[in-house]
Amino acid sequence: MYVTQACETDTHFFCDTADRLPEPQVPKVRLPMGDHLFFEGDEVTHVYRVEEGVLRLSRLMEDGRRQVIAFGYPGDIVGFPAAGKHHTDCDALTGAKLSSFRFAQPVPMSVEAPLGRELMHAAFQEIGAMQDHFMMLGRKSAVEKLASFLDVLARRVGEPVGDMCRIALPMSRADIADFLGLTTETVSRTFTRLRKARVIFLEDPQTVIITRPDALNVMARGLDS
Amino acid sequence: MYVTQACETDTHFFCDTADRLPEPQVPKVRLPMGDHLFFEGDEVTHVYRVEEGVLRLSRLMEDGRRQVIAFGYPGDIVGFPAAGKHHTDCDALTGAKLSSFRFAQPVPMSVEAPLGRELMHAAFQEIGAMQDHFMMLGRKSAVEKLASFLDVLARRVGEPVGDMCRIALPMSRADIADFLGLTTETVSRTFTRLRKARVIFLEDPQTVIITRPDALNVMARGLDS
DNA sequence: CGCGGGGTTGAGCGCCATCAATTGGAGTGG
DNA sequence: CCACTCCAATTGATGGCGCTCAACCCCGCG
Repeated sequence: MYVTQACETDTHFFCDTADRLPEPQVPKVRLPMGDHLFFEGDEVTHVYRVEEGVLRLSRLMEDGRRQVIAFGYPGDIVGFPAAGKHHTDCDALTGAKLSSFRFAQPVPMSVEAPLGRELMHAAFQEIGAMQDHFMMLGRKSAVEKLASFLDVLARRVGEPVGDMCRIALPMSRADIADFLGLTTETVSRTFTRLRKARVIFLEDPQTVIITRPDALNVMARGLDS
Repeated sequence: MYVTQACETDTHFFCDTADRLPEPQVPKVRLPMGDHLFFEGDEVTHVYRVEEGVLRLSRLMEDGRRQVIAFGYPGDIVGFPAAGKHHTDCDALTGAKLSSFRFAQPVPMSVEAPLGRELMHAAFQEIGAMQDHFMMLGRKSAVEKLASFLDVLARRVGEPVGDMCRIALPMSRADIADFLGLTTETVSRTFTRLRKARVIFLEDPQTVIITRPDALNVMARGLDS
């Protein structure tokens, strides 16, 4: 097992949507930084909801090339099966706390409301998010990619500071590069370009202040130049 | 309405999986070549299963850049909602026949088995396929992209010819380019490269014979060179 | 202090985009 | 039957964005 420590804790629910699971007893899992939750090819026994921390979902090619599929933030559901198996690796960028939901095998799972409802809803959300990611990977320049990434992150987990916005980046430059289909060098150079364009400010390499959110959004959509 | 002609026809079911809908009456829709099934931003009222023909799902940027998200072949489910709306355009590359399933609004839909089961299963399949597509868009060269595309298509809809394989390409070079994140010129040049490497043979621009499927698969994974 | 790893910056190059010309087939009309 | 148009596909010439290889900085750590 890759989960080093699994413990029941006080149940704790998000209340920002109407479809949260009302179940009184949901097993919680603690996942230390760097540990794997599952690997590509593993049988799917559970799906997880991120409660705290950030996960990384990625795929590897035989020669080592990597693509980060998604970052799992609180509220995200991870571990959807395809043909009963996990299709990505998943590990923790920070210490994380997860709710785990047993998944009846073989696929398809027993679809009991409201678990089925939330799962399906989450799957649809995921598909929508991936469609945005496609446009980013296939059709955007390096600046547009990074601007899009920061724009999405700001809306999702940004901490407002006046009309600016602070974002913590728990992932490395290499992770961002593998998410955007770039190299670490290009990501770094592009951070510098955004900084010199006075759109962002780097408090430190892992903390970005978006000084001009509107300008960032314009760049993300390629409407500048 | 974009569906120019909707008619009830004899019900006709695929039987290749156990989870097909057993419903006796499923409305069928005919979609002539070139017609749109829905647009990005439309409210989702139905999801569709492709019975015959090929659909194109795509997204457009404000400046005209396009990303083809997927091609919908028989057996595929299209029209998953995100926040109640379609997140892609969908139109027909060939004349197509679809089964349509009413989708209760607002989201999340009522999840009645077995419609819920098939839908969720299809959504998971879709997520798995998109994860492959990510690797292709983000991390592969032009040759690897086109080889991957042809490899997947061959397994999915290829017609075996001895130990070779024939594929019909109902989509244009521009469609393939927008699917792979390339230009039409690069797609065309890459077809030529595969042809000169004696991995494929172009019967005509819309018909590919894969003369060495194993070699194509190796190229798709970047294990040549 | 030496070491290692992540981040940044620089120099040069290669793959693919861009712009442009040519080919070929389908459709149309003389 | 041929001339013409139109559009998709192909091929060629050139340039640029991002990759590669490398050096350097910074910081935490043994």
